[in-house]
Formats: sequence, C-alpha cells, structure tokens
Amino acid sequence: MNPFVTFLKHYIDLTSMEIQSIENTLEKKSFKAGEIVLKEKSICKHITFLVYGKARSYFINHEGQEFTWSLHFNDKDSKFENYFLLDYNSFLSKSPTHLTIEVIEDIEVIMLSYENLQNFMATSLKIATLNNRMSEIAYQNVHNRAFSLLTLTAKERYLQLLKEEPYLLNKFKHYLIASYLGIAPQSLSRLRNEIVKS
Amino acid sequence: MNPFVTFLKHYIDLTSMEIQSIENTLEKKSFKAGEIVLKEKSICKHITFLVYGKARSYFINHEGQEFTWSLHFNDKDSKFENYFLLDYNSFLSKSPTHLTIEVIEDIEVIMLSYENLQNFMATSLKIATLNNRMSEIAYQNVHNRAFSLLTLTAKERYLQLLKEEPYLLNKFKHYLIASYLGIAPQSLSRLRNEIVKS
DNA sequence: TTTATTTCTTCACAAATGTGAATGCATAGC
DNA sequence: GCTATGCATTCACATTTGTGAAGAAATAAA
Repeated sequence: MNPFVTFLKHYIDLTSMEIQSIENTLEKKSFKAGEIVLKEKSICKHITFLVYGKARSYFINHEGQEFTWSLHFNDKDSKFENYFLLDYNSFLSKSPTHLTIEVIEDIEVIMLSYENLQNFMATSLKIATLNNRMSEIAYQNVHNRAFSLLTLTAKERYLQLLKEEPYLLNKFKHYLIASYLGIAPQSLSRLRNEIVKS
Repeated sequence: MNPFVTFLKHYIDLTSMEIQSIENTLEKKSFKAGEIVLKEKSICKHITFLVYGKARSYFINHEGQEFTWSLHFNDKDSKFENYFLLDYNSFLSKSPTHLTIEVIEDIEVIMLSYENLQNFMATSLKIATLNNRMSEIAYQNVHNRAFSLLTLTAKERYLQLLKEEPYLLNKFKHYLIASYLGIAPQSLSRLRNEIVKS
C-alpha cells in the first residue's frame, strides 16, 4: 500500500473506496541530495509526505545566513512534523513562502495537491477532521518553537533537544543541529563540552 | 451595535437575523487592571474581543521570569492579533495553555464561547470561512514571531518593531516592550541610545 | 591502506546581552 | 509647590554567544 495511505490509516479509518480514490490522486516523486523541493517566495501547493531520505527547511536572512527551521526524516523516531515537507502558512493562504526546503539525502516523497485535498475534505468528514488536527499540530509546533526561542537560552534549548529529540544528533550533522538551535556550530561544541564536564 | 459585531461586519456580510443571533450569545465582561483573564494551565474556552483598555499575554519560565507574548489594545493602530485575548492553541485543541493574560489598564471585553462558535460555523459558511481566516492569521503571527526570534538579533528585532509597530512604544511601558522583544529593559535602553547616536 | 575532504572541536579574542547599582525623570498624591 | 513612587537611563562589570584560525577526528575517495 502507498506509504502515505498507511500513515493516514493510523489516524482514521478509510474505506477501500476512499483509499482507492486517494491513491489515484497521489503523486510519487524523487529528489537527489542538494535539490530544492520548495523555494523561497514560491507558493507551497502540496502536502509532501516523506517516504525515505532526509531533508531540512530553512530561512535565509538578509545577510544570506541560513537558519534551519525543521528537520525531516521517516523512521521510528519521526514525529508528525518530521514527515511533512511543507509550509502550512503558504499552503493555506497561498502566500509566498519564506522557507526553502532542501534535500540532505536522496528522498522519495508522495505529494497531495491543495485542490485534491480540498476535494477530499469536501467529500469526507474524516479527512477534514484529520486535516484540522494536522493544522493544530503545525500550530502547536511553531508555537513551541517560538516559546523556546523567546524564553530559553542556547544551553537550555540544547538540553531540551537532548531530552525531547536526542536522536537528531545521530541523524543530522552538528552544524545543522546548531543552525536548528539558532547558534553557531562552535557554540554547540562548547555547550556539549560544558555539559559533559558538569 | 455590539463592537465585536461591528468588527465582524468589516470582514463579512451578515444578515440582521445572523447579527441578532450572534449578539444574543455574546457575553460582555469587565476586568480591572492587574486581573488575570486567562491563567496558565487552564483551558481557553472563549474568543475574547477587546473593546477598550490594555492587556498583555506572557509566558513564565522555570525561574519565574515573564516573557511577553503579545500586547493588546483597540484603536486605529490595532492589528488583528491586538484585538483578541486568546490562546488559539489551547482554544482549538482544548489543551492547557502556557500563556497568562493579564490586564494592564481596565478593559471591557466581549466573549464568544467555543460551543457557540461551533454552532455558528455549522450554520453559516461565512463565519466558518472567517474563522479559518483568523486561524491562518494566528498561525502567520506565531510563525513570524518565531522567524524573528530565530534569525534576528535583539537590535534587529527592535528596528523591526520601530518599523512595523512603532506606536507600541507610546502605548506600553518600555519594560513590557523589552520583555516582548525578549531582552532586559536596560538592553532596550542601550539599543535606543545606540540608534539615536547612529 | 593512504590520501583528500569534510566536519567537529578547541582556542583566543570580539561583540552582544544580562545584571545590579546609581542616577535622573516623570507622574501622582499630598 | 513638595514628596514619594515607579520607570527609564546609564554605567561598570559579568556572562553568553559569535568569529576566525588551527588542529583533531571522522568520513570519503583513491
């Protein structure tokens, strides 16, 4: 079965009819390491489910520095947000995104277009409900992210990561982790050193 | 007419029937300076529209420090988010909020309960659409907030505030502005001084 | 294995921000 | 007007984080 459908079935019951019609609209696609899946200032028109591989999304500031917004992979540790390569903001309001999504290790994805999602939501209450739930989770994530950045120091943010998603350290290069935490790679090294010693 | 209804009429057309039934469910309430409108760990059950006065929402970290999340008032400068005293996160998913909402200057508010909103959304597509739009805006706000905190320095965040919502400086004490920017009041003073000199 | 390349760590120093105390300023109350 | 209070500013110093360079370690290429 389509891995995205398998994912959906964890959350809602789907009739074989529904599964059939969903599978027909889904698009499978592959990207190589280094490719750009979503580009800044474009509009995010799909929900993109990651089947395998690794990716990240990031902001670029006025000086060209990159700031990792989220990290994507699909395995036993994955949380909801790790599976999906999209900017909900841009997707919902059809506004140009500020994010860029870049492939880290060759990926395969399954894409569901905005239009098709709207159709499914109109015909299936279950899907509409799941979509609402997904946007709530997206909202919570970004809320938590802002909360951490506002109230925690770099060290506290690293300790939080150690506690809540330590597996990221094995899956992604440390300079990406540093960028995800909003600090320089050297600062991450220093923090790790301090924490080992204490 | 009820000020909240007046507000709504800027965004959608409402029949007098609809206005009637909305007005019947709205609850008017007053709070004195210093009172708490929403308390951390409670569940946000209403959309609370600010009619007059001032308020703010804030997080409290593990050391008891407060971090202002948003500032509320109702006048010509108000943006969407300034009118509403609520945690969308808690409101939508009925989860305990991390925010506290505190009155700065005596306020009057108009409250619409979650249940009543659901009823209206079920009977009126216009209201459902407006609600969707409001949650998109809420999402954009928190997204922008996180973006600023991740990619900008304190000085840049202050300059951004000067550019995008300079009137906040006249409306709220500077120590609240500092807390909103995520810095110490003394640091805000220093930044202001540097900027005047440059 | 050996070599080349990339990433991680360490260091010294710079820059940004926090902190506590002192001072100045404004406002409200007397 | 005077005084008390709370806020804003300034200062000196502490702490955190950034930066560039150098070396160590890991990984990939040959």
